[in-house]
Amino acid sequence: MLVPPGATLADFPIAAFQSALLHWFKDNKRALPWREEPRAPYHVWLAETMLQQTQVGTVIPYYERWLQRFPTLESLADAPLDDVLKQWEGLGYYSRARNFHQAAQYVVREYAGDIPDTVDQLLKLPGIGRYTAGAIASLAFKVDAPILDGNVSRVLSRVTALAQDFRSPASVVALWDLSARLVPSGHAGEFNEALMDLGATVCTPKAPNCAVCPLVSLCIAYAKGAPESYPVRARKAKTPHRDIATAFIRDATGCVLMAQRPVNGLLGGLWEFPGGEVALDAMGAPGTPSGAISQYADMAAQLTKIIRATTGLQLQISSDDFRGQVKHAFTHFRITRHVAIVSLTEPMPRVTPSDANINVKWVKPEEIGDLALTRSDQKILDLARAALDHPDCLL
DNA sequence: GATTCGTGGAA
DNA sequence: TTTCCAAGAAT
Repeated sequence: MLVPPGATLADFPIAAFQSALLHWFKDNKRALPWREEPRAPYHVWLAETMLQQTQVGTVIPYYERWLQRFPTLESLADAPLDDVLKQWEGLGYYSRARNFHQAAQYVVREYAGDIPDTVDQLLKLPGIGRYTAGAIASLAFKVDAPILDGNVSRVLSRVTALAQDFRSPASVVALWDLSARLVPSGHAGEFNEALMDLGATVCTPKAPNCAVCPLVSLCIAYAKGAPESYPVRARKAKTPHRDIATAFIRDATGCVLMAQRPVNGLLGGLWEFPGGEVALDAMGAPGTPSGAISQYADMAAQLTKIIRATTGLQLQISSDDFRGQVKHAFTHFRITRHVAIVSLTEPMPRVTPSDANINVKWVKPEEIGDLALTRSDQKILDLARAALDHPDCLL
């Protein structure tokens, strides 16, 4: 068992663990695009960045497309941020793209394009934390560095039957310590990948396949008869909900008004249809019988103000303009976007954003696809297209 | 140290 | 429908 606070891991069977896992890995290694030999440090860095909090199956097409567009670190450093975000569109956690872009420019400038090969130097780069530094150092440069990710945390929590919440500070310290002790000298990269592959394919979150696990004989969670009850995790509060009013505004020529989000916050640097959060009172959300009419009237008034403030446009949005809803879930909250569709009779009236940080512009329909859009804005685009094809259809 | 930061798949 | 969570980092 891991850490009663203050205890040591001196009696943990490290050699047996290493031997069993590496032997298993020889026959069960996943073939993945970023595992082609020899490992290019840029490819390893890219893959590790995309894989943060993101599943392998999701990453693969993005990884391939990225290397078509940015085949070298220099080509990435030279690219405008808008192009970088467009390649990242849909992957989420967009600060990863912004940080990777900045870090590439830093490496080109300060290291002449040679990606540093030590954990300490890697940790100085934006977007690279303890896990990613260890992964790049061990996988690309054969440094004896440990890693700790979701897979490794789960495997080690089970093998040791870690009794406390595995994300607590004490657990994280203990798991990093164990991961470091386990690294076999000279084989860190291979061992780290083996640990992650085991977690991804055998020691899975639900229904682990202990029958084929090479570590089953030394797994304390298995011995206790309840491997799926580890890792222990604290309960999460349920996510709050917000209502967003959004205006899909088309001018006389068919151009659509779009706004760019400030670069540093949520969905930073991406483009969206303008709007903002609205407060719905207790009369019931639109779409429910009791509050439909009054809620949409009130929301129309709020959206009118928001559009006026953010674009300077003097248009009056009415409750009849709301033509549908788009629901979307983030990690820590959910939103419903209430979509008003407005057609103007004049061509591209001048827009004057109140805040200098906000970019607003008219976009030709065929050029919307050139901008990096958020997922929910893509849903809104689909909704608007359907509504405009069938003007009488209330979605 | 607790929050903030996306999205899609699976159960 | 809801919940979990996946090769985490920054603040």
